[in-house]
Amino acid sequence: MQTKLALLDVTARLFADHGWRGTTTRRIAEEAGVNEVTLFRHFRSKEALLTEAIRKVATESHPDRLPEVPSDLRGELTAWAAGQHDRLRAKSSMIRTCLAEFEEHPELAPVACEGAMESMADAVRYLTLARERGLIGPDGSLEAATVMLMNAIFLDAITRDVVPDCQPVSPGESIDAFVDLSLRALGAGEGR
Amino acid sequence: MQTKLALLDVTARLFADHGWRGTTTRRIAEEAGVNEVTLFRHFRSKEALLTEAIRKVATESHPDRLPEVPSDLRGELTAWAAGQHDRLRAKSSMIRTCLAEFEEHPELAPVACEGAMESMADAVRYLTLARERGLIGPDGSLEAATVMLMNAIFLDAITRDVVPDCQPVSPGESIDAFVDLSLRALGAGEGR
DNA sequence: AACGCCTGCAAGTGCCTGCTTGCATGGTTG
DNA sequence: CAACCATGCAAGCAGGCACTTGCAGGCGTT
Repeated sequence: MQTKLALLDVTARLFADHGWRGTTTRRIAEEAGVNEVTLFRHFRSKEALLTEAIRKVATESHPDRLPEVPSDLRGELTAWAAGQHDRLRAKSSMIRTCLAEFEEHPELAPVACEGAMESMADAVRYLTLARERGLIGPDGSLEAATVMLMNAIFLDAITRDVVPDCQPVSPGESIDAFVDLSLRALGAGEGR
Repeated sequence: MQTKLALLDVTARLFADHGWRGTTTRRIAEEAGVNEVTLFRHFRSKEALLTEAIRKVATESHPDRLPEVPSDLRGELTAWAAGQHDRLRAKSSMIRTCLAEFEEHPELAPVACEGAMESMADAVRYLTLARERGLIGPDGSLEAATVMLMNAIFLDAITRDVVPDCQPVSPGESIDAFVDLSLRALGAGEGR
């Protein structure tokens, strides 16, 4: 069992760094410290191993949820956004690789964006409640605001390691700024 | 000369779709309709050919600029954003692949994000003028707003083809919504 | 006619790829 | 002790990879 887990682990790491074609069965076996033959005894093919390894990474960690009931809008949203950013950044290499490999292996796409959909729905729920309670103004699309905020955070997280000179400010600052702009756009802090 | 151009062209297309390792010299030659040997007579190696092809695509098209002087803020920003979105989406496959390949070929990164930096500076210039003229309010960071808007547009453009079910609305609608939220965040339309 | 240049073709180099086979070995369980 | 199971090792397969060599033909210029 632990051989299998080691193989899945190494495979995910190599795939994130070198893509599908760059992840060879020889190298997986070598880095996992097992014989290449053992790899084929556990998984019937390279394809089976890779899809299982990717699926595992995609499903193992669940995103933070926003509070059931909004109270400190800015604080809660900032904490949530920071959590999302951290989680995405920890997987940024895998995400970038997947985005490129979806073209040749489209079967992976649905699994990968499952988490994003969940977080999206959660944020919309939270903001809807906030609007009902008068914490934000009546105008502006909550769905659009959520998509925009998540897009901004997502892109920041996956490009930060790889094109650092493009991002003018530190992660913390940019997240605060994105949340601030989102709240302004939705008219928070006026009617309150 | 036209042999060389054909090779560069085919190489860029294949690289966008199949990545560095997936773009083989055999396949390039075949799709360009030339002998594989001819390829090596024009470029001293696969690496030289690929980097030249990518560099060419990255530098050949320049992004639209915003007007020198802002007047119709919403209209001008929306047109600009739509132009950015179209341009990015046309190259989305290449961009996704590059983001993944930067890890193994970091020398490509500076070239690739040059255009983004230009557009970024242009938008900040435009918004600064708009603020001076009182078209938008005095609060909120213009740099942050620009980064957020561009991030949102960029991510929308490069994921739309590949994870279509994740994007809830049509391109036109999402761009309008992003621009609308940015203007709200910067307090446009109030003091006007 | 002679030259230089671009190109195609056939063949081959050494290396890497995913994957298979046969056999030996060690540990765990009955 | 015997049966089983996971694993290692050595070897090999057919195919693909980047890249090279040698030779021949077609083209335009002089």
